[in-house]
Amino acid sequence: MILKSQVEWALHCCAILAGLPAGRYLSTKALAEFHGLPKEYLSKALQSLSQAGLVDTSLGPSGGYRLRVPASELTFLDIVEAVEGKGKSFVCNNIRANNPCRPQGFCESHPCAIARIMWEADEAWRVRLRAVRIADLIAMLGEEIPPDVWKKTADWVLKRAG
Amino acid sequence: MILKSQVEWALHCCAILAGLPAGRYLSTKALAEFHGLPKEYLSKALQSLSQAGLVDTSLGPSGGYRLRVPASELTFLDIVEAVEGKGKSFVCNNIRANNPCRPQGFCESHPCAIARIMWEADEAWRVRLRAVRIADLIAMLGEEIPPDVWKKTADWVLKRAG
DNA sequence: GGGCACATACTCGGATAGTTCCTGTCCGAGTCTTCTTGG
DNA sequence: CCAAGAAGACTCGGACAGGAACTATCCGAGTATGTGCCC
Repeated sequence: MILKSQVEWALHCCAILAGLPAGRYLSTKALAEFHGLPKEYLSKALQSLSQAGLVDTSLGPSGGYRLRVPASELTFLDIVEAVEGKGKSFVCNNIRANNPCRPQGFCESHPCAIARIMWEADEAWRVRLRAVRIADLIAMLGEEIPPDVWKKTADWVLKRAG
Repeated sequence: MILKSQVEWALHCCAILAGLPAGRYLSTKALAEFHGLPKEYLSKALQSLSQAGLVDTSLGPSGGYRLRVPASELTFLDIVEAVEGKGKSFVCNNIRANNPCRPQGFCESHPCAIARIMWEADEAWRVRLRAVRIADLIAMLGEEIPPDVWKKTADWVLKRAG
């Protein structure tokens, strides 16, 4: 069980997009260069965000992506689910139904006890990710990153933003 | 991000093994027949449990597997990690280091903020799985399963146990 | 000088190969059981 | 009747193919920009 690298890329890209002035867009090319990633493949992650309705897109020169959901409302879970899907990490195939001792059609009403436990853990994971918003991440980064580096980065992005 | 079906199989098998009298073994063949699973592939999951030190093995006729760790101490996390590995679900490739505005060798001391958040959610998932023991599962099943079915199942297992 | 039409270049989006990991299968080394044989 | 020995059958463990999913790449449809021309 391992999350695909697209999740990491999507989170970093959203952090960058959050620092964009209102109404401006940033292209896949700029985001790829900034993070040192393959442009063509990174676009897949951004497409996932677009299909999930988390970002807006614009075509043509000076086009690209921008956040559609405000950073103060956009949660980590939104981004993770946009890339990984909303499915649970544990799928129950109900193999208990093969128990040769069970009467036919038994144990079909409520789910398997093992699945319930696994799903509770899965939900705990989601609750934790739902509690963190991109705005919180920006605040954390603001405390960690020296002001000059922060400023230079903002300028770099602004120069590339259309 | 989806757990492999081996996790489900391993959990169900441990539940069955927990009902085994002390000193008795249950073979892969019996476990596979009980759950309606391919014997050869199920053995891989049991091998993982064996390599993790969770079960004991015995060869020859009337051989098989039995729990090595008491059901009251064996947690869901032990079993999940035995099959899936102990690695975190989120791997950080530190792509922030490619930021063209950062000075060389910067941000190498403590991990990326995004990774820290993802790892906290991962830890919440593990905490939840660590809190549930196989003995708890047996107690839950005891409340759900009718006594006659429970008895028949126990007899079936006992008849197959070596 | 201002407005309009056009060519241009850049964007996203989906369709297309390559590689890794999970799934499924097979066979061999080792051991416990059981049967046979001898005392 | 009991004990010892050997044959047999069953077990786990690791080595070997097949398929799905992730990774990586390419090209086309569409649009905003910038330029040149006309008024």
